[in-house]
Amino acid sequence: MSAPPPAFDPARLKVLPREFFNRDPRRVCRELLGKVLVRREGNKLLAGRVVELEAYMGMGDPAAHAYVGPTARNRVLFGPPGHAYIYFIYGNHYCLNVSCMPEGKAGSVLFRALEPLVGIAEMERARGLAGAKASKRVLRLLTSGPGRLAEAFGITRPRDNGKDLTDATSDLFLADGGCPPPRVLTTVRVGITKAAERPLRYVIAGNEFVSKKRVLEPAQR
DNA sequence: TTATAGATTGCCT
DNA sequence: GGCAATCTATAAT
Repeated sequence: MSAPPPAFDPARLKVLPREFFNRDPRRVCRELLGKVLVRREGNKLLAGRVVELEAYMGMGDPAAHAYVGPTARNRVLFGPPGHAYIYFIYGNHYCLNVSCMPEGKAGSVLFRALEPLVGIAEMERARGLAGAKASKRVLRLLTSGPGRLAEAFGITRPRDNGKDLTDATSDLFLADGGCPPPRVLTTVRVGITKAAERPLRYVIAGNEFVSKKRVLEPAQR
């Protein structure tokens, strides 16, 4: 059984500094778990705790979009750290990454699942689930999966690609919500065919909102 | 210019 | 568990 979610107070959000992202994506993954993704438009607030991430290692990683070098599509990955890289996949879904490493290096982190904290009714509308009877199953349908969380937060490439996620005045940013450091497990990455064996998926141990049921291997370096 | 695979999801059997 | 949906980037012709 999992522990109850820690209390969450939007007034105490502290935006993460750019230096947080100016390092190896694997390190960013470990420390980003438990932090909060925030969408703020006027008085509307959406927030979700980060519970599942994957690291992409830039030009050295055959599974990474940056593997081919800088292009019009992936140029944000080669820019300064802490910015949103959003791509469209399978003709249906947007996926959110945050750029890591110094400008010129293209590591990144893919957001695979969030735990909804604030704005659940709005997320249900965005996901086409308005009016559904409240249940754990419906809650999981909101943000458990990279395409789902993007839709729940209204994240699209035209709207959000290139945004600075360390800017507290932005309508999309990443913050420390005061969650104590969670226990982290690693597994192989999901849904890729190239370099699929590397243990670069990071999840909060035991969290209900992780996107897939799958055997979790012990955390390793 | 045409073909194919893709960091996914949801519906169908 | 299988597979269609539906667009983009890239490879092949």
